[in-house]
Amino acid sequence: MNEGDEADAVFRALADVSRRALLDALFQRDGRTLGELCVVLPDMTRFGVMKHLAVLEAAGLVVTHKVGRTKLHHLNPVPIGRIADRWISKYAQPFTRALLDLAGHLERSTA
Amino acid sequence: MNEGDEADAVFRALADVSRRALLDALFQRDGRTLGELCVVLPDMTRFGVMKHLAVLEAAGLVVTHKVGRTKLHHLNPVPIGRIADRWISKYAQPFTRALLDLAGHLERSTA
DNA sequence: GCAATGTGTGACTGAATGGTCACATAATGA
DNA sequence: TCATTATGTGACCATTCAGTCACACATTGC
Repeated sequence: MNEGDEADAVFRALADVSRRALLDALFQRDGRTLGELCVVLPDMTRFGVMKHLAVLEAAGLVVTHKVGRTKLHHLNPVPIGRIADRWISKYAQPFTRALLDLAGHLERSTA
Repeated sequence: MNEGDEADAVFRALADVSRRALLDALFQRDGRTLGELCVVLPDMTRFGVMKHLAVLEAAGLVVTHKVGRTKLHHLNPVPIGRIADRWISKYAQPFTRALLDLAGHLERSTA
């Protein structure tokens, strides 16, 4: 997956209120199972929740590992951080931009 | 449009490489006309570019005003800033925190 | 007026998406 | 073994989206 595709996947994954609700749930308490996450979206079938989680996992925002017959879902903030750096800060966050510049400047000055 | 709808619209608008290219073009030089923006996406018809601009305008990322028979498009960073505050910074916090730590560490090491 | 230019509208098609269901697989425990 | 629990798979349908086209409208300059 190249850079543009990752941005596509992450923005697409975030462009749904159900998926953002799942991320919020995982943000509050990480490492949940599918059944626990179904409680977050009571108006949806288990299969719908599975599909949304699959979208989040394809975007790299959620990582999973199986434990016995359960599958635990964990939040992964790295892609969203890359997106924030590449696209968000440019348009809206001069603070973060300045921070990145500062880090780069200091790294070079200490090298 | 309530808060969730705005987030949906903004993320959806950003979830396309053509639309991000249009935003980049407007970021480089603001106030372009439709014909000028068509040059940015040479592999697309004028109507396709119009639709993408309509999506960006519906999301509030682009504002327009007509001048004679031309229509000028301007970048509006306000919605993207709101989205960043509400959704991005929350998840990218470990990322930002790591940057802050790095900056602080390097600052101390150079002092 | 009239041609040229810049933009807008409605309809259309192919593809993707959201959500559901019947059914299947895998692991736990009595 | 056998029932229960947790998750997975493939197909299915309604809706939406991306992109294009024929056509229409509005403004400028001659």
